[in-house]
Amino acid sequence: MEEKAGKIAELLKLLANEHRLLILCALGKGPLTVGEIHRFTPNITASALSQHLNQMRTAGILGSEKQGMNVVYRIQDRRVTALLGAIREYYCES
Amino acid sequence: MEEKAGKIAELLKLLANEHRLLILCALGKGPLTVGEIHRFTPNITASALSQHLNQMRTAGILGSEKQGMNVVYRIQDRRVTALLGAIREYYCES
DNA sequence: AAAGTATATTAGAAGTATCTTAATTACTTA
DNA sequence: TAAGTAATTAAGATACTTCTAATATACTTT
Repeated sequence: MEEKAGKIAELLKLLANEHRLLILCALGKGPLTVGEIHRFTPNITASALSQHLNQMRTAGILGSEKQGMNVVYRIQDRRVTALLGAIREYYCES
Repeated sequence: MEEKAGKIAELLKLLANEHRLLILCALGKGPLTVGEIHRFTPNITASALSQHLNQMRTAGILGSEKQGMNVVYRIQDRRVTALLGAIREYYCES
């Protein structure tokens, strides 16, 4: 872990935000359009949502694909899915 | 996860820092004095280290105990230990 | 008691994250 | 082609994080 601490911290920073966590949580069940994702994060504007999505896409943990008028996002990193699972397990069982 | 996203994000913020990750990693093997921890984070001053330790103690994931001239810190939250294990598993196996 | 070592505290500076607002692009439908 | 919907982009404001530097506290040894 020691040599990778910097890289891992960068990754964890992406997860360490309420809204991004909700986005990832929603995408954990399968790909969704931006509009659909927005229903899971009702407290931010479409602009803020877009910026969060872009941040995670740029970091490589999300992938996106245009489908007509919509853009579909999906998780593109198995380790993130696994980590979300661990978080759920340790913090959501009670 | 949805209802707890805010709380979980707060926790993840504590892990999402290179130096705090190194500290937790070191403490994962057992309690250590501040001076001993400092050997694992050679790129920050004693003051910065103290502030990181205080931050995690205040959040409840570390506990501390004075022993003579030294202060011994230890991880006080099993879930953090488990989460660190998961991170190691997914990001450090290669 | 004085000097030395370990740790903590504080204030402020510098860097980073997140949001808001407005404008823009791309696609669809009337 | 004009109007409508979906999503993005950009600039700037605000808030948060982290560090530095100076100072303080507590314990130990001489």
